[in-house]
Amino acid sequence: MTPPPLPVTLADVARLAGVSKMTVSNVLNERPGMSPDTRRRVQAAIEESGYVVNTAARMLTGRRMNLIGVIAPRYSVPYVTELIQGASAAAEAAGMSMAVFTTSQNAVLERERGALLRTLADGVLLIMPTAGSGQMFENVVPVVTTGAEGAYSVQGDNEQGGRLAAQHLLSLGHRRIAHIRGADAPADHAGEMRARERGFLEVLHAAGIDVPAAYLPGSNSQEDGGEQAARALLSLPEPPSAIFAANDVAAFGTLRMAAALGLRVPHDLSVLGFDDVTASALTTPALTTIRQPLQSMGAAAVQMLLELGSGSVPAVAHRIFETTLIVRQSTAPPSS
Amino acid sequence: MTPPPLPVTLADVARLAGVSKMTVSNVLNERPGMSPDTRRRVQAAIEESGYVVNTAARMLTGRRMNLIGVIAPRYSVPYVTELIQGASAAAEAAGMSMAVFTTSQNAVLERERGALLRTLADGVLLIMPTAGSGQMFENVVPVVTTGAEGAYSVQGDNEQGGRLAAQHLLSLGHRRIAHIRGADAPADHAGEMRARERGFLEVLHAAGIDVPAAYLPGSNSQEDGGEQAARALLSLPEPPSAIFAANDVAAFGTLRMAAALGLRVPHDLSVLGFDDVTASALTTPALTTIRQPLQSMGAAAVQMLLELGSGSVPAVAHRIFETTLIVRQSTAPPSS
DNA sequence: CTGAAAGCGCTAACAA
DNA sequence: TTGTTAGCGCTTTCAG
Repeated sequence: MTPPPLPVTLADVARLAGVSKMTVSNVLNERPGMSPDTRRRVQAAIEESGYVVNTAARMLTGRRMNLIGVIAPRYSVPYVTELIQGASAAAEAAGMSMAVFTTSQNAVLERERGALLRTLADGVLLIMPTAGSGQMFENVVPVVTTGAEGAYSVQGDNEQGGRLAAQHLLSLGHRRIAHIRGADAPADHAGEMRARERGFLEVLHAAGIDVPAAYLPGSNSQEDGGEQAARALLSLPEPPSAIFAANDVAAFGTLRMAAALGLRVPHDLSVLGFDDVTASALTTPALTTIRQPLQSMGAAAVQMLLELGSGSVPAVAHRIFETTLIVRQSTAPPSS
Repeated sequence: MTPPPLPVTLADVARLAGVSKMTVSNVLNERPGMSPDTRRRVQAAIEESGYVVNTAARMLTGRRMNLIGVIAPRYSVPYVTELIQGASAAAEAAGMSMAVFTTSQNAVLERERGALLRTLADGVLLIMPTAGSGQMFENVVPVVTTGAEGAYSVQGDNEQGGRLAAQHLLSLGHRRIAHIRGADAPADHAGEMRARERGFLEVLHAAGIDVPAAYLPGSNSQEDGGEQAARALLSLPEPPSAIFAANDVAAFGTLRMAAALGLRVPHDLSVLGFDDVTASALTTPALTTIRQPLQSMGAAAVQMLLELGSGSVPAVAHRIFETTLIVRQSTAPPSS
């Protein structure tokens, strides 16, 4: 009644079935060419003994585990969650498992985890990696990153997204337009933040709109960062009529602050985000935002890994994804 | 300049350092009693060769990987994300890595993944497991579940939470109170949903409040489920003045529907959620909700696993966590 | 303090 | 169609 207390090995099963270990192995691996009778007998012995393969032993012979390894900074960031979902779906569709690890501050853990994936995984996806973190996998297992780091990557077209944002606000008639900039820390993927800003300002400048420095506060990419930046903007002598936040989370903070100050969005203030994470559809008013196809990006990353794993070279090493404007309820023509 | 193309083994390092394999192994495992000189020499050889342990070989000797394995249904559910965050923090604090797998529909993948964790992990956390999914780990590696399944678990006190919900709405003066029930599918942890409902109705009945069947629509626990249930409720001849949703996601849907119908929350309608996921603080108005300490629950689960792993028996096999009322802006006394 | 031998459980390669 | 022989890379004895 109780499960076997001691590990059952392949040899045990072989003995039980009265065959050799190899025969059992062949059954386990569904190899062809074997009498149906033997197969049945072995299968019965497996059931009866409650045998489960020892993954370590199997790995030792060089096999990989049908596994995509993912290393991400933390789970709390919606951006990360969406990417992972897309990757997960693609892995599953390809018949592979996916294991997600979060970056730890502990160097020993980092190495252990890396050593594990190095031998275990068929491919490793690095989400928002810090420089050099893919090193230990090189030449051992394929690696794809998000953002600009590394030999193979998937990324959103941030500059184009910034342009879209500016165009949308301009077309609504806004002229006093502010931008809450993303944080400068590399861990907050500063490069992508700068690209968004670049595209945004480029279009505004081309339209002859001047953006004073006071209209470009920074945020730590957290909700409270967005709140504080919004507070600063909205207490200016001449506050903006529209705010483009560098990401949705900062936009959430902006919505909160606007409400706290008694401003009605979008009537008194337009708010525009970036990313289109799931929560963006939940806010009231629902957030107008520049969508990065995060799920598709995660899926594409996995597909690149599979390609690399099968020995072929992906057509493009860096896949850039177009962004699109998602109009919801947080933007409107200026009322004043 | 390029990393070693072929796997460097312990033997290679030993040769390079002019010592035996065992000596290298001792250095790697930081075992005491060894001349500092030898240690240094070995360490240099490790660096130089770019050696990384082969995890498979190490595992084969029976060692575990300082790893907590987590199996969860999908990443999209905020409830899951929060639990994972708490678990992750606790694992990290204990010097362990954490790997998260999502449940797949594919039986082969399931087994492979289970086989992996069986030999790899020092403990396995099952989030919202389906019956029997912990079976293959039994007697091999400790298992803790969320919800009622299994020998060891962490869970929120759902019934008490339901009572809190009722008490809050009653104390505000509501009498026409509806409840959007959680789905009946086991995968939606129906048991916990029923407990919430039970506690809720118990208090209302004790207060002499009758809840007509029309005030108890079901929802599929997704946002649109919440929307539809709310629409039904709000188009009743005598609509409720307050709605208690079985979880925050359904409450989000309710907020959306209320806005769509031109109702102002909380002035025209009070909305109360359950869980207190991160997004609940983001909605406008911010959601009043019954908080389950999901992060603490995740952390506690990991601590139980570590205890079980160290051979001791946890004082309580099933840890129940109190819920608390978090008052934000979506509830107020009825206006009519 | 360091080394040599044996074996963990499995599979690849070859025999029978 | 099935069995035999090696050996994957590491660690655990036990000697030196």
